[in-house]
Amino acid sequence: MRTETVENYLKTIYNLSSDNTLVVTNQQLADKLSINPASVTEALRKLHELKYVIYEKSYGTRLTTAGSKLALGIVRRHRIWETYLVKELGFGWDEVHVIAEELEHVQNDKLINKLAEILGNPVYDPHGDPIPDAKGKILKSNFIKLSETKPKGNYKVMGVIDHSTAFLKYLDKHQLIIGATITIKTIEEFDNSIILICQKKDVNISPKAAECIIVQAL
Amino acid sequence: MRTETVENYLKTIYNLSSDNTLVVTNQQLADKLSINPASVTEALRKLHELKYVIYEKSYGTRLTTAGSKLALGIVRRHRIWETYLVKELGFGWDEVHVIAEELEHVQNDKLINKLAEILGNPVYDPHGDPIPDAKGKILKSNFIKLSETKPKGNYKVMGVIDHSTAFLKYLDKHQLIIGATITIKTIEEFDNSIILICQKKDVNISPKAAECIIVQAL
DNA sequence: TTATTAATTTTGGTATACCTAAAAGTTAAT
DNA sequence: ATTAACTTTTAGGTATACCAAAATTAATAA
Ligand SMILES: [Mn+2]
Ligand SMILES: [Mn+2]
Ligand SMILES: [Mn+2]
Ligand SMILES: [Mn+2]
Repeated sequence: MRTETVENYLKTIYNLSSDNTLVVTNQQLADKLSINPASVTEALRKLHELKYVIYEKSYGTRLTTAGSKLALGIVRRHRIWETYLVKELGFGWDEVHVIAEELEHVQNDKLINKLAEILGNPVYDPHGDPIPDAKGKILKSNFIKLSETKPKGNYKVMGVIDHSTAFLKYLDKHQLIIGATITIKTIEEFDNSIILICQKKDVNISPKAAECIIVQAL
Repeated sequence: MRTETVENYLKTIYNLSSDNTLVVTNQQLADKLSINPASVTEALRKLHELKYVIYEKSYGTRLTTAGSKLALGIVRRHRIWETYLVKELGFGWDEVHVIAEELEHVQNDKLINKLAEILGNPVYDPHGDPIPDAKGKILKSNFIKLSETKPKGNYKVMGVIDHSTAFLKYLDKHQLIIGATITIKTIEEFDNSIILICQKKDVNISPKAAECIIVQAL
């Protein structure tokens, strides 16, 4: 298997399994990778042979220790590059994900560690995701989704789940950026959209968007 | 064809054809790419169909205008990355080639132009090779190889042809770095090795190494 | 429980990018 | 002009990584 393919599978399994607590289904992988489910089955069989995953037929997949180690390396590279692009090269948080998708596959530990050092060994990337250290150690936070908040509560935006340009530009427009403080005003009965106050302005967030915003109670 | 494969062929054809004046043979490509000649034939047929090269059976290959444009882009990316790794990230000139082999395939003009801008739009890379500008324009120099020099002459080291770590470390050891001034003492009759003075010390250069060092007469 | 629906796997197939071995073509030497 | 040496191409084959369609298996609803 080509390393880039292996890496994309391992990273995606990692991202979908929430720190290896969940078993990942073929469907989820097919969706995330935009690949036919039949191809996912084949790939998982090979990854199982390579001992990067434990794939149980018709049930699901999870990473082995070896697979986890690799996945964390890829995630580290992705997030370090995103941070470097934003902090050192002046890119917007809405532009860096696609570039990091390519840069993450460049295999050179010295390079990544050098970038990390220049950045002061950051612990969070521009989207609020934790960056594993060189040994693969990663912080786990207990933040919640905006969709899980209650009216009248005050929260701080800690991160986003979706890294697409479209979504991040939409957040920029409403100043819903990392660190922003918000107050939940109401939740619409009709469609579950959330009305919150950010920078003294009312903002209406769709349920779909609320699933992609990570906050911390204040 | 996978873009990375196409890119590696185009770049290699470019590097072997000395600015499109020479026709490149299959053998040369097979050697440089460490690929079987039979595979080169197949690949060239496809590149011809894609109109990136003019491939004449049993004769040779040269780049089309479209192929040249692409090749210059890849060469630009390779050399900008090498320069960035040395100048901004503290790598040695002997370490950067392999990393740039990967980074050169990351497709993002804004990124490369940003790096170039930070570097002050450099015209030469750490090995003395000219860097094409964003439009593909490239300086052509009329420097000569060390193997073409005459005894008693004074020269300045302008570049190297081989980018391998082994070769560059060997040059470092003798202080034969870019910008160094040298005087040719003699050329051994026996094996054509060159004895020159660099930093007041005698250095003996094999004919093979002399083919890989670019100098300018002073 | 039995349909119905949905997810997964199998089957058969494509395109890419390599390979080895053999055949054909080219170049150079006698 | 032949032979010999080398280069290139053809023929046949492998592994990867995908696909669509059909068959199977699992989950859900009636
Ligand atoms: Mn990302
Ligand atoms: Mn990727
Ligand atoms: Mn190089
Ligand atoms: Mn390359």
